[in-house]
Amino acid sequence: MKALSIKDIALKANVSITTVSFIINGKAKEKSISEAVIEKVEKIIVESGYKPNQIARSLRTGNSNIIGLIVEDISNSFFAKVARLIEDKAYKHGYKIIYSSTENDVEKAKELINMFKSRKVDAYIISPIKGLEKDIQVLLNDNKPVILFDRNLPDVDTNYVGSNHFSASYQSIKTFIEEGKKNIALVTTDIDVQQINERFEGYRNALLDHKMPYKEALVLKIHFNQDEAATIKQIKHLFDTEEIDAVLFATNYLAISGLKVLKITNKKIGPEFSVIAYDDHEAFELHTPGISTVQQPLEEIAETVIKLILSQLTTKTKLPSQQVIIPAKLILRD
Amino acid sequence: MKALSIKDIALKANVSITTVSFIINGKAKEKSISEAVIEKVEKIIVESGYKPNQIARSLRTGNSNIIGLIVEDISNSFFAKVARLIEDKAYKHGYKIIYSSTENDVEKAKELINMFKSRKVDAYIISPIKGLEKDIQVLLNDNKPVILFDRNLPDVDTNYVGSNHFSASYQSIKTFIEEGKKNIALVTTDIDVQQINERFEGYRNALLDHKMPYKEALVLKIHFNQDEAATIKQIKHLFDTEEIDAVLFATNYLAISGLKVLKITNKKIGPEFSVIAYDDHEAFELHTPGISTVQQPLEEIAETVIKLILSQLTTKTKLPSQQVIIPAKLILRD
DNA sequence: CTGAAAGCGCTTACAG
DNA sequence: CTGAAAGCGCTTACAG
Repeated sequence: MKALSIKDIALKANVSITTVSFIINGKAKEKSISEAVIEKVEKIIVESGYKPNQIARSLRTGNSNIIGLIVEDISNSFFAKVARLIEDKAYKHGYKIIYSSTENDVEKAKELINMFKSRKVDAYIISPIKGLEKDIQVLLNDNKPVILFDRNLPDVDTNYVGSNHFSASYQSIKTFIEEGKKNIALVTTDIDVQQINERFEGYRNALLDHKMPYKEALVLKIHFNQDEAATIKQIKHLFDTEEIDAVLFATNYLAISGLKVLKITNKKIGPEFSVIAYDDHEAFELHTPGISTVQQPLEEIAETVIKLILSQLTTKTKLPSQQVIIPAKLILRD
Repeated sequence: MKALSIKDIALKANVSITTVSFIINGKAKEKSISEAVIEKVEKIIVESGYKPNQIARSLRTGNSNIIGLIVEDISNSFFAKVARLIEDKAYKHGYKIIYSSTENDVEKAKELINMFKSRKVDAYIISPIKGLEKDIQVLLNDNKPVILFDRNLPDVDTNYVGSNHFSASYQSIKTFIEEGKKNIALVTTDIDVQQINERFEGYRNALLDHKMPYKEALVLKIHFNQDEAATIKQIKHLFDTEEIDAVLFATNYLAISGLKVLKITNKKIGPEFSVIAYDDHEAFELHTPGISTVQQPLEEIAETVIKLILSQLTTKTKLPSQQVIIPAKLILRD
């Protein structure tokens, strides 16, 4: 059973495919098609259940009503939640979202961009990694809207939506210092992306600004994508060998591994040992005691991304790039 | 800067577009194109960075190398994880995945199926809801591979991959009974889908088989999609008004709400009060004490789904429908 | 008020 | 060993 085409509808209605096309695309009045014809054609369309072939439409028009979303890892709850919010909002404006995960692999990320390009997506939302600068520049030269989020790529002049990671991290460390902590550790990842680097700088600067020594031994950089057992081992080693009274975890999955270490070693969080985790997670609120976290306002980030995309999509002229920084909040628990 | 087309390549190479097409599609030898021509054309393709327009290819061939994945909610960690695994495995076989969330809304789900249809996806992976039977039957009549997962639709004869929810739930309750629990509650959702119904039946049957009374007051059906504050209130009410010594939560997000109630009311999990949650979540392992869970083998589910899809995609003839049941495991913690 | 025709970028049956 | 041409299902400039 072959799908109906515009030709079939035209045949049934005894009009040309041009007329059918105008009606489908809401140009009937503009093209002064008679009411009678409009009604007849619309009735046939509804009765037959005809749906235009979007592939053919895309080939002809060069756009697709699809927005490509490229994240680090869709199974990470931060990205999953933002993706879902973006999906909802885009959907309301008639756009669909295609997502894919880069796993911080430059080659895979390039392939994904190429795939999206060859599918003629109308716009790109990308949580980028270093090494993608050229590919993104090509999209921009091609006049495609590109919004970076979560992390910026300083060398590319495009739109960006994200939090102020430096100051959120700085603030966290300042809180520790004000509580009288002396040996504050940082557990972070080794990926060289802006938002991770900023968290590190926030840590270092807060220490130095408060006349505290920066000790390299207290900073643990975990290799991205290694399996969790190895991560747990490294964190355990840090906790075992160094005198520590506070830890900032730079990502939520690292914090989860860290909490597992505490559970295994029976080390308690309390006045002697404080924890702050970056990016909230259900596990943190439930934990006893509750884990303080830096929360990025997901709803606002998603909203801003979509707004920027839509304004670019509806304006023909190239808009100046915008950098929107949405403050993250430090939520202290217990 | 317009994208290159096959015509541009043909022009540069001084051959016909037919020849270029054969080379791109690996049919060069089969069509006995000379080595010299193959080399020349391939060199030009690489140098120019030409990528075939997939839209045009899809229009012509009727397929897209895209698999559509429809889940309840991509921000739910169960679906996010399965989606990511499916994405990885599909990617290795040259297929891309498009996901979307139904939010258990039949209308939205139908629209998504239509969208995928009009994009000519090659196959469908669907976590279905009631009311989609006809739409899915249409896909099957159209000879498209369809794999249902997580929940089955008994009235449609198609492939299905999922866990045995009845027996996992039965087993959980049996464990409670053997521990000597007398008043076992069930907190579940009100959506009428197979896997939720089975969890309920497992609960009820386990009680009856062990000569325990089934009390309606101990079963709380939470409205899907209501906000969490309302859920927490209802669960709190259940715990406050009924004498309960064990609870089975039928989904992980309900369990998380339930654990929040326990935290608020300062009720402890222990010999007097046991909990089992359906579908594992990072929060459960970290919780003090650890929360016992029913775990579905995500990796195996994803693997089986992809295997079924690929076998359907490569065989022209219609294969008999398969129902693959992968046992869930009950993990007791603490 | 409506239609015939070109063209988007491919693939492939057919011809030589 | 290689190419001219039809056709996938649309949209739209042009003509009447």
